[in-house]
Amino acid sequence: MVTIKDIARRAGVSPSVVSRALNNKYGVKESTKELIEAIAKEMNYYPNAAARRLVTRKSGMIGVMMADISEPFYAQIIKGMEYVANQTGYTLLFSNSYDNLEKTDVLQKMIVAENVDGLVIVGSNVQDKNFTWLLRKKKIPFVLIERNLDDENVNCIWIDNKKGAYLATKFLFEKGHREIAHITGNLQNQVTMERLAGYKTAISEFGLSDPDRRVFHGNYVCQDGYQAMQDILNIHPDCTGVFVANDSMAYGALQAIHEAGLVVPRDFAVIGFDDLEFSAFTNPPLTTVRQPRYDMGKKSMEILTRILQGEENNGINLCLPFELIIRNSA
Amino acid sequence: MVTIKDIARRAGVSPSVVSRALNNKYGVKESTKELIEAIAKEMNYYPNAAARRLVTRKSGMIGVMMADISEPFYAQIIKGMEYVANQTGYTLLFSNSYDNLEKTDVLQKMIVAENVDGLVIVGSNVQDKNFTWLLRKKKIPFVLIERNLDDENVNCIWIDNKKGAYLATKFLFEKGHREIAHITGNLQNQVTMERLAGYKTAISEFGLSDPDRRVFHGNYVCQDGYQAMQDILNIHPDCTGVFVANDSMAYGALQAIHEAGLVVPRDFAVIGFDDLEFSAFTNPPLTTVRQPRYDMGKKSMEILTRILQGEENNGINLCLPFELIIRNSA
DNA sequence: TTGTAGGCGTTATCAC
DNA sequence: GTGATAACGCCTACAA
Repeated sequence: MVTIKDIARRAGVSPSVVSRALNNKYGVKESTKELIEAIAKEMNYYPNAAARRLVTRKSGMIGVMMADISEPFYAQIIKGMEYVANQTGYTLLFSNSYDNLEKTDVLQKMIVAENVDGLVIVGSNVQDKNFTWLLRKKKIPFVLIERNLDDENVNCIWIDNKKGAYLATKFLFEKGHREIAHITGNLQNQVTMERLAGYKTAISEFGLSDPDRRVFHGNYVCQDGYQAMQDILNIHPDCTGVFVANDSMAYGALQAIHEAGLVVPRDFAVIGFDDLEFSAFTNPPLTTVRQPRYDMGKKSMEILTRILQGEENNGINLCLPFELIIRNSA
Repeated sequence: MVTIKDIARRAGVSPSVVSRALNNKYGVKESTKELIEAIAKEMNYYPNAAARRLVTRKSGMIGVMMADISEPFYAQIIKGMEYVANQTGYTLLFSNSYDNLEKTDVLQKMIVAENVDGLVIVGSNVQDKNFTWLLRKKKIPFVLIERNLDDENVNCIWIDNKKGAYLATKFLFEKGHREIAHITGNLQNQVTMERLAGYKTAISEFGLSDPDRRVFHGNYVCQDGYQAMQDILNIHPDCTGVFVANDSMAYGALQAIHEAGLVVPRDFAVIGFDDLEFSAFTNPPLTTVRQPRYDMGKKSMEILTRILQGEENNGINLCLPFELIIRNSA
């Protein structure tokens, strides 16, 4: 292992000079600095992260918590975060909460053991007080994605899910549908409840029948959408449209409709939420509400970076715009 | 920050006893051990990872390199790796190579700066000598997924892509198709070439026309499959079936076929490769060659863990079984 | 069974 | 500008 001592020896200086030179600190003669840099490069030197962390008490790592990194929903968010992290030199440390943030101690490990400099938490369903106290106490900046907390001191990035759901439902109404069902996601999630509320508001506003009658539940995966759609078809044969709380479940719904021998959108209209990459390639291509996922990830890291660079952490509440993507499923 | 010194003080012992107790080493009285553990828990102690790494020269981290973590293809592989890592206590450190492993120094950083204990490299297209020398020199165990190197000392996990491609093409032939096209992936990848070889072997064997005539190229994303399929439809109106090198591109191909007013599989048959989660939900559901992705990830970590626990690193060459999943697109 | 001392590689604080 | 020296928190001989 090449250390600053080795470089110091070769350069004929002391280790501290090497450290200063390599960290671009003042007080190193330009010529010696150049020499040191040349030697470091030649010897293929990389500073030992553990040693540096130990003494600086900074890890250069940002923790990222989400339910399950393998959900396609997170892909673009991660890309957005990485884009910024690559520029600023931070390393991303991922951890799955499996919607179980409170019971696991992954958060503790990230904070206390790994000493992350900041944290991004995507779409958790935990109560804020249960996890923010430690972060606050240790003054670790964090930003929540897909949450909108009342607390003004917490950095939140979100979209207006209620409005998005409302507009999706309205879109079906305007297409002439009068019996519109809804497939929800996990009821523990804030976004689920907001989308449900948006759906109900629309149903009520348009004077359609009891808003609770046609609500079915899933947990955001294809199979659940398939199942729920079969139920809808069985229980409410008069239904002609469905607003599904995310695209994955919408895929399942599409399949159930096809299998029932119906044609989308002629016999049944489907509208999703998220606009995953694949949604442009379903048959028919899915009409859906697009979340700016890449931007969500990008902004989260930008906020964090700025705070880490000394800017005050005043709690930014960022509501990003969504977009109704009209394709052919509704 | 709670350190072993704090615990030592509270327990009335020296820090070294605390260290030994918490690491389950021999030579600590049962009663003091229990006391120490109780205090550690009460004080919410977590060992400082940086300090531990510095002295043990082990990071407890496994590096994972892949082209792009946001590709749905990797999701199950990651899940498989995490399953094992969670049990063994290793932390996974992800890094995207963007198919550019040689130019970037992410590998160096992982190895030299972060000091990863082991490495999993998924589907890289680099030449082995360019990156294995450092790993060998530093005696860092690594396993390659989606590669099958001649080198007997390298741990490889792969499937018989050539055979899979051959059987996929054969399946189309047996369904009566005689003009069968192929959409390849990135030609830099080993798997791409193997699948192409399998396709060509089949075409030749069945005495069909010049195997090169109906080969079109993409780069493993939906849009490329869409584009290539449009070309096929234009250039080879006599074609009635296509073997696509991965499912993502197959989704795009399906769409192009639909848009051309053709019905799958009646007018045109499509067979993919991978069996992504979504593939059961396309319209019609996609016939494809399933890779045991979860297993690939799981096995890779198991191999690594065993080596890290002292087992000899003799180069395991693991060829996992694939499976033809027959749905309705062919 | 427990304690002492030294060191892992780096940065920071002083002197020089 | 440069160079000793002392941390950072932990582990591990070796001594007691």
